[in-house]
Amino acid sequence: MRYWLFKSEPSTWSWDDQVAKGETGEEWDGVRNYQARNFMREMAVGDRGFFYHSQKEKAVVGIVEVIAEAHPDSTTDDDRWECVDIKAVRPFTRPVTLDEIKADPRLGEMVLLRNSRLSVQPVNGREWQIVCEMGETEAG
DNA sequence: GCCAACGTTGGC
DNA sequence: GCCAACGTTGGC
Repeated sequence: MRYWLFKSEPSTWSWDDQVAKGETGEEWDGVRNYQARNFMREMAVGDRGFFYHSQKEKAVVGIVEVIAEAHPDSTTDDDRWECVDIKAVRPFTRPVTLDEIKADPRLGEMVLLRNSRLSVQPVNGREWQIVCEMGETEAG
């Protein structure tokens, strides 16, 4: 199983919106960036991801699960763009802020810090574990 | 609200 | 195929 991070501006699509979709989940549409799309093509059903609120909040707020592999993005006719479907698994007990991530030297290589504009990105197993601990959330 | 970083587009 | 111009994102 691999780990990922999905970035969203809460005013557009928030954790609460994601939770409201329940087990049905929702497609992660609107991505118009090749790197982000390529990562979604690599995803498998059952992979887990962090849900990150960008802009004002700047914090990881919960865990999601990939429930459908990459398929055409229904919001465009342009067949270059694909997306996966994800569902909310559980919220963090405590959101983990960007500042906290920056402050932890063990997380210095996170793509979140290295490439701040990338909206879909991989997270390695160690980073996953550490951030889950910081959020006081079981990593499973 | 500004600006740096980055990705994309289009002219050559 | 290069590169300048432009648009967008996201942190500050």
